[in-house]
Amino acid sequence: MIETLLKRLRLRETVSDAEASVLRGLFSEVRRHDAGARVVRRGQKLDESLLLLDGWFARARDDLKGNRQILELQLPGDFADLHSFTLKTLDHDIVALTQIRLAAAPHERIKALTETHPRLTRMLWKLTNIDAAIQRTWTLNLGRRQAEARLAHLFCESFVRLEVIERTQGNSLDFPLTQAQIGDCLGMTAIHVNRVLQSLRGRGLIELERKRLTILDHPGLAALAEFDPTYLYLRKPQR
Amino acid sequence: MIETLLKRLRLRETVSDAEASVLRGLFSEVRRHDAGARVVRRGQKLDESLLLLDGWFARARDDLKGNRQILELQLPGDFADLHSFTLKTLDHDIVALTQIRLAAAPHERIKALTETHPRLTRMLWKLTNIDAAIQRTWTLNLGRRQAEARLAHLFCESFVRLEVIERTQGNSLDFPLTQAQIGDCLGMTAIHVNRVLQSLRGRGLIELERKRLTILDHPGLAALAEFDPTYLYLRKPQR
DNA sequence: CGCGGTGTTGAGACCTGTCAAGACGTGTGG
DNA sequence: CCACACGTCTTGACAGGTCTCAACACCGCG
Repeated sequence: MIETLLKRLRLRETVSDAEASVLRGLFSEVRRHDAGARVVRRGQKLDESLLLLDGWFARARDDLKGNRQILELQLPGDFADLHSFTLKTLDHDIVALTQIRLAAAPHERIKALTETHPRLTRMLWKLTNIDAAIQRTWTLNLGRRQAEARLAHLFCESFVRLEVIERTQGNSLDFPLTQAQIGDCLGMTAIHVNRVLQSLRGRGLIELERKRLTILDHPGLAALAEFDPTYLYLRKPQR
Repeated sequence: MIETLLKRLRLRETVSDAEASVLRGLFSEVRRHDAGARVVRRGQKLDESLLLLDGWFARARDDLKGNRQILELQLPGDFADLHSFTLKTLDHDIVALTQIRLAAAPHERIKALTETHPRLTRMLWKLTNIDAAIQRTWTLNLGRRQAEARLAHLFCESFVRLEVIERTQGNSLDFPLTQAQIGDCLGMTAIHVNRVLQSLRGRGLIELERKRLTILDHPGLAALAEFDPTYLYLRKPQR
């Protein structure tokens, strides 16, 4: 059940079988939600954290005019609101972009883990810090790149994050967002997303149809996006 | 020395004298840097984390054309790169925007703390999560607001964050950024910052001269920015 | 006193948003 | 099985926000 999480942790450091079973013991329950479900609401008091098993989550905030900004995407194996363990209340919503399956870890159990397993605690802490690194990169993306590069960057990031959990097939992947949702990620209108998509297609960089994304020219797309995956911290720290 | 950090922690939860002295024991050394110093370099291997005592830091990344994006500002009492404790290497630079004074906490000591003081560990973890919440808000700011609101939001955030550490004087505060640096924060050119500043001044919302910012109309500025400070987590979690 | 960084202003170009309309696809109900 | 409705994708024309380039004023500092 938590194999995807373990896969991600083991990219970076060893996790003994004993530790793995402690982690397994965190989770009480598996749930499903439909696409569009608002699984966590901004401001709601929380007593558990959610591990995404299948599907895509978005962290999102809506402004007063109803415009949505998607702050970060969560993919299978992501501990979607581990930060609620320390914060207890979130400043954003968590929304299911597709049908999803998740496992819930009561904060009580995470707290017990922090009392007895400092190494695992540091590993969980690190997960939230990597999350923040992704968030910083989104800030950079919105602040300094224009539409084509922003979109290219989103595609590069999605590919690499799915690749490490073995959810890519060759150069292609399931990319379930509508153009409107892509716009919500990148701070632009769906109409402009459409035009920029045409442009990336026209340059022969990607194909995207029926929610299936194929990256035709990886180096070209990465160059356009100035994509550098070190912020994903996918390698063991070198000594 | 770490009184500002304690002040911030004590907004949210109690810190016993014994715990305070454990925290004090984290720090080995106080250092100074001049404005403009790049204190931490992206990719550099780190074995200590820096607590900012006085002055302003920026987390920043430069793109290939040399444009800088400031990802987040760090103010006195901020543990500027506590996330390097788990990450060991950062994805961004840390730059001194003013003369600064900082205290360094060797990672060895933080690690020792995590082995023996789970409650303090959770408090430090929480600090990094609040940091991430600020980062999310910057992402929202860049993605969904236009120039006037972005700038107003930056001013509101700076005021509130300085207020809790008692570095505001009435409605005004020292705001040491140049217009170019403000632009680096907000993803816009210095020229446009200038024009938008004129506009905020013209509406009677703020004054800014000689690095001194005065907020003339708090509600007006907050309304323009759609500023909601809950993301700063400045209150004790209610039960 | 002169210099470099900072702030200010104007004109034109470019990127992106807005509004409007229509095409396509899929699921639902008759 | 078809008709329809709805969400999504696509395209065009125009407006608005922000950038670029250029020039100049101001200020603190050596």
